[in-house]
Amino acid sequence: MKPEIIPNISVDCVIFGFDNATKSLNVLLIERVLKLENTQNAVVNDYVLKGFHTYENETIDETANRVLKELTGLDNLYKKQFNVFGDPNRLKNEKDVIWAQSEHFSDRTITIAYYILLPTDVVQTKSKFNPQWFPVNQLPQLGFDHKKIIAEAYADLKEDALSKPIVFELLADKFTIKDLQDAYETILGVEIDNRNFRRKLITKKYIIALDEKQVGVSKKPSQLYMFSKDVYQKIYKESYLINI
Amino acid sequence: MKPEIIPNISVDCVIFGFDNATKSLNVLLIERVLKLENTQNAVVNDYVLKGFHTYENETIDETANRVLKELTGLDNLYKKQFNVFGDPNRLKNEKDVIWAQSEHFSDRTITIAYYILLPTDVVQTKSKFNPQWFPVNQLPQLGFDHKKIIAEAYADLKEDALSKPIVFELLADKFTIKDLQDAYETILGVEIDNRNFRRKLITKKYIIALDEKQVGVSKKPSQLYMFSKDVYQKIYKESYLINI
DNA sequence: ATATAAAATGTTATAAATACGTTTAATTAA
DNA sequence: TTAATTAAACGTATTTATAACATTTTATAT
Repeated sequence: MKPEIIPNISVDCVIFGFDNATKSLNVLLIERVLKLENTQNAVVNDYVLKGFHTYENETIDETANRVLKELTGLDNLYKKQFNVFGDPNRLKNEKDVIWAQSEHFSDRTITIAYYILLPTDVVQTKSKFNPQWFPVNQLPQLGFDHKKIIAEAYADLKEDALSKPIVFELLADKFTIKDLQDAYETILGVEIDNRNFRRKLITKKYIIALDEKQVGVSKKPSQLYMFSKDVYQKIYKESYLINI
Repeated sequence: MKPEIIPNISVDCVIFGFDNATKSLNVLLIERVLKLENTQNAVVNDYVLKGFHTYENETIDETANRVLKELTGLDNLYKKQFNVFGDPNRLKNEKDVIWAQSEHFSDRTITIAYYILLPTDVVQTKSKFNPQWFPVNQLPQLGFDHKKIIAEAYADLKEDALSKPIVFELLADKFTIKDLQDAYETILGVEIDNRNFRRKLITKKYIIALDEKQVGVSKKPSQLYMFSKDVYQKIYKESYLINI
């Protein structure tokens, strides 16, 4: 017996992917298209975040995991529940009402929003949902209040990136210091001195040099590193350094 | 016409109050008592956070503001929405089910949890809800999953206190540097060198010395300061200092 | 006038951040 | 084989911040 959905509670996932080749921070969106029965004209045709309503027997985190698995095939992704969107009018514009009716959920749905971090190339974009990557600064027309949700997710990501080791989640397991710096520069929108950045990062005990270098590059290949979450958690002393 | 409540969505408020006289970080709780009709024996008798279900026409923030106004008579309190509690079994123990039935809400309610910061003495504890302060480390028997909610709120407060100017919310408008240090020490559970703390804080431009000293003390009265949110926001340059 | 007690201040050593140019090493072209 | 190319990798001096520690100041009470 299939579990029932809770018609007024959903989860939406802002999936951030970092494309290391183009140095672009992207968001994964799916198309929302609704055509009338007798015509080919789409009454709704835009993009939205992947989301779904919570089932009666699920926690909110489980809903998020289910949605992510469905879209990407992946488990154990880094995710953060960063805000709740519960404005009574958030789904009250015409297209959203039509959509809610066609999908049988309440247009007084509150959504619990997560953001997810991964490297773009781990996602199979040939899934049945036909997801597409868009640079976070060049988004298409978005349905519901998803423009706002993405903006808030990005603001939260910028803030967290400064104090938590989450940028590693956007890179492959093996990365160069340059890759890491590029990721920071793209996310924060700033330039960083490469000498100071390098010195600072390679002295961290949880950033570990591998016995391996880049292959297939036409110039001096660079050293590969990995991030050790274990080491990080061990040496993470709560420093109690007040920094206001 | 009274607005309808949404029976499965609520807000709970962890109200933190700092008692400057006893140097104690407290949580404001209300009693939850349910007596059977024919007897004086209470079937439910414990403490809970103040909360309430969301109305159809409210945002989540408005629900929180309404709940806070109702309990404390106050507006414009510092509040942060820090997590959502949506485990399907979170209200499924016997007492909670009885309570949910008596109050006509769903025992599959998800709650959006906020914490609030204020000095204890701004709250009139003689309100009809008879709220009581308990030290955060000596809480009474708690209903629902409120023990867990408070623990997570406190963890989040500790973290935010290190990087955001929120400790001021726990003090009166005029405070001494000693008051500020005491608040930090209590919240973080650490001792801080007063010479270094004082130097660091009084050099901040948003901590402003007033033309005023403590009165009614039997020893050298100390200088009073205020926190200027305006100045803070003006000089708050996003420093982009990576600190992982 | 003196005692009291908390408020307020100072110095030195170490560590971290910033601002800069130069050297190194692997690949590719001559 | 040698030289040119180009990104990777490294160094130093200056400034700023933190950490560790003891003494002086000042309003009130005696």
